[in-house]
Amino acid sequence: MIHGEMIELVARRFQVLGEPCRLRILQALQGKAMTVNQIVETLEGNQPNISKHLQILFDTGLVGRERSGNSVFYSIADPVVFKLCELVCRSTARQAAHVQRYAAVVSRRGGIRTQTRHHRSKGSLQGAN
Amino acid sequence: MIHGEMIELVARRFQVLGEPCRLRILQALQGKAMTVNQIVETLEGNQPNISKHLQILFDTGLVGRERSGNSVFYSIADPVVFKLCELVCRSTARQAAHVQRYAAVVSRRGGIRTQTRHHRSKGSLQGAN
DNA sequence: TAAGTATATTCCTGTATAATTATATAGTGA
DNA sequence: TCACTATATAATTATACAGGAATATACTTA
Repeated sequence: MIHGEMIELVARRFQVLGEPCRLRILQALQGKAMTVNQIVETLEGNQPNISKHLQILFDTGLVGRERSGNSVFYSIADPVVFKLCELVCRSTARQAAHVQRYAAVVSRRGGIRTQTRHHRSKGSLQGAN
Repeated sequence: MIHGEMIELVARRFQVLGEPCRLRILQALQGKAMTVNQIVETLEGNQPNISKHLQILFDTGLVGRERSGNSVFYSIADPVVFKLCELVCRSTARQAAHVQRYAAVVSRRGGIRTQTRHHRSKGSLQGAN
């Protein structure tokens, strides 16, 4: 499937998407370009921090930018991010539902118990299913 | 779109996917369950490290596990990861092509140049497009 | 040119985390 | 029980990186 250096690049992209602040920036940019200041105000962040995240997003090719006079407009460069977020979102919600069901079962029976052949297990594989 | 705590969860998932080693593990598990040892041998990693990554993948709900005698079989819990990888892969390849074309243009004309109204710009926004 | 605004960068600090080594735990079979 | 295998969990170290404060750069207007 993926091989060699490609896997590093893909991992890097995921890593860049793995910051809440950056996800919020991308979300804010959905559908419209914004200046750094507008993003800062929208997210209530501080300017240097937002700028740094924007730089990272730019370097990864997730956003584009264009200077207009004194301001710089950032915009989504690759809408695939929204598809990615949607997929992860759905899958996360699905899993959250499972966890909730599981937690309900566990609490109903008063804790996690698993037996092994010899002794009562207290080990790490608890909750494996 | 996404809001509040959900964005943290989504970011966490991306972050977990943002490690080459973990991506390799997922890739190895594609289509078949494997024991820890099998994964260790396949990836030529060391066992504690692989185990830790597997634990993280498990906690995030990306893989499932089942003990069988002395061994523990891990398997893909949510095939969405492959769709995600494919999307990122395609988009990364697309971007790589762009960068390559861009680099060719730049080198052909002997460097990056952008003019502003007053002076020749030497600033950071070079290469914005 | 100088002053003002918008953005980027640098420096610092704290925290998260990946890799490694050593050790602990869980299970098997004798 | 003991010896053995498979896996998980410390404990350690090194590194990456997010956040914040201060500063630098780029641009505009006068």
